Amino acid sequence: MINIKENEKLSILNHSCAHLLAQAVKHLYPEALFWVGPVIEEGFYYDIDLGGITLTEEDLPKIEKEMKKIAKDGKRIIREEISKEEALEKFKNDPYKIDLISRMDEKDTIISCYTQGDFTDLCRGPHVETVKLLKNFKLLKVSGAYWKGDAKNHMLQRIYGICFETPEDLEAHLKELEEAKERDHRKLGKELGIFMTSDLVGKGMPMYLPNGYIIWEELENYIKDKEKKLGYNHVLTPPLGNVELYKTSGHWDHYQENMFPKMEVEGEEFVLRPMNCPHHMMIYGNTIHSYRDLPIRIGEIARDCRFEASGALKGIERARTFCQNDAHLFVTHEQIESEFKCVVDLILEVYQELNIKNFRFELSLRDPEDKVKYYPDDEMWNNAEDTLRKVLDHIGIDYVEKKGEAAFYGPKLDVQVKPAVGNEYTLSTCQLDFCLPMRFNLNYIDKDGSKKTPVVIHRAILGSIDRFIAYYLEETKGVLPLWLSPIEINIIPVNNEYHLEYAEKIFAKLKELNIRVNLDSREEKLGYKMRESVMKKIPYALILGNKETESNTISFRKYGSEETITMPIDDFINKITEEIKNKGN
RNA sequence: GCCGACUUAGCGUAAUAGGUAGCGCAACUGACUUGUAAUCAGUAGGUUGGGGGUUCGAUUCCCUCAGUCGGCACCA
Repeated sequence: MINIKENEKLSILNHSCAHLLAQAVKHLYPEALFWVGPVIEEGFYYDIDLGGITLTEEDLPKIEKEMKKIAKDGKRIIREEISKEEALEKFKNDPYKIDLISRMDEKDTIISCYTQGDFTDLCRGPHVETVKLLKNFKLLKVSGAYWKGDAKNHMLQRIYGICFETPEDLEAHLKELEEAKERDHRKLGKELGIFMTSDLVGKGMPMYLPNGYIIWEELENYIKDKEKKLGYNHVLTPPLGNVELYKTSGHWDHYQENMFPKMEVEGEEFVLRPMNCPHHMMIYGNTIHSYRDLPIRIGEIARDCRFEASGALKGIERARTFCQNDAHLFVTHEQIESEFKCVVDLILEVYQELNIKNFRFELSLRDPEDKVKYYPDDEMWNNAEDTLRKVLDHIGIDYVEKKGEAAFYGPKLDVQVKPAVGNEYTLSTCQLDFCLPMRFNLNYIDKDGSKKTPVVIHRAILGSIDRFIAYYLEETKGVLPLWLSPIEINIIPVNNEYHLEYAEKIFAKLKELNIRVNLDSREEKLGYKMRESVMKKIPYALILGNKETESNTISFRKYGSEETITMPIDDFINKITEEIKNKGN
């Protein structure tokens, strides 16, 4: 999908289109006041105050029509530079523009405005020369948006649109948007029987169906095997904890609004756990550790419950219950770099094996101004952040730094990916923490016999298993690699009367090897069964008829291929065993 | 949570300017005995998301609750 923001020409075109949108809205709603209209990856938007009027999608064609009319008139777009005083005078009746002007840097003595016909807007520019160039645009959606992005403020109305140089580009983009909807994990999840939800169970609480649980189990085993080889020890801890636990960790202060409300039992207060760090801290603290024991790596596929805002819920990508592929590494200061590197290496290894290519690293740092969210110890933070930078530069991966995105206890490296529909999110994470070990008074005995506080690395490779399944379904369009396919092989006898016996023999043989195999012995035509096999996206269809029965072979058709290949069953077993082992690579 | 839209059978959908709902797929029954994306015929399946109101009459209009979707905000 094209990124408008990264293309200078399209960027200017889209920003000019935002002005055109504003002009059209002003024509149709003379009371309209305008906030900002920036270019974004997917085009542009404009935030508008329409007083009491709220727009719906049905209003968009009307606005588009007005935009086309203005564009056809072909007015030139003229830049004008004025002083701050002049600007304040010019926009004196517009509180939004006054707000923008008065917040401008003192050094910004010159303020630019752009005028097209009867419409003038405050703007840095640049713009295209004439509105005539704005032909191939489409208004995409309308929604509410908080003024200045702050939920404490009132809401403005945001109209989204996108503009291209040619009608072909626009059409191609709209087609891409339609196709993206087809691979939305919520749609695929329903079609392929992966998960369901029920109003009676509760929103945001997905339930995995047999097909979904097969994927789940395979992923869980896959990552746990890797972790075991890297010296992780897996544990099992309860899905709830005493409120005191979270007061000790600091999570209670930061996140209690996003936890399920506490429940009181026999004078004790509990919450459903929103994360697993405190439990793992307690496990570490359960025994005395020598410096020789470190690093200690505690892993768990752990179920968490977070009271996510209802509007944030999205299939299994963001739910109120989910399972983390979590681990906490307790290390000495000297071990930070090698352990952190080991985690990043594991992430890269998994992504390569699973053929995940579209991701980027983000280094999430604290906002030094924010003394409320972040543990107030500048030396600790600087130390942690510098360490991470050093490790990342040493590993040599590209990343962008994000201020104010760190966890309250430490900076983190996040792996960001984009879903079929919606905003980018974090898949994997690796976090450095000097804070929780202190809060829990954790220690180890160092060489000199003194007690030292360990450092903790929090990390999740598959992130939440739920979210990972969502992501992987969308990446693969539901065509999962063999090892993750709920049904790996579908056996279709050509004629039950003559071929079922042979088919059952092959079925039993594959079953014996723990291959997920289905025998379609319904009294239906081959074409009918083949169609269903393809629609269920089953990787292999085995066709068994006279030819195969007589020569003691099998014929298969691989998903996505028109070709049918015949070979002895043992050769086929070798082939798919290899494919399963290689994760489809 | 906020702004807006939506909710019709297991799934996908049609319809009513207010007169109690059609279709396709799936399911079931029977016939067909099949070589690579749908064999034919028949049967059954709906308090039109829940509740309330207006009305002689509501699936349609109004209110309310729930859920879903598009954004915003949030995301340890």
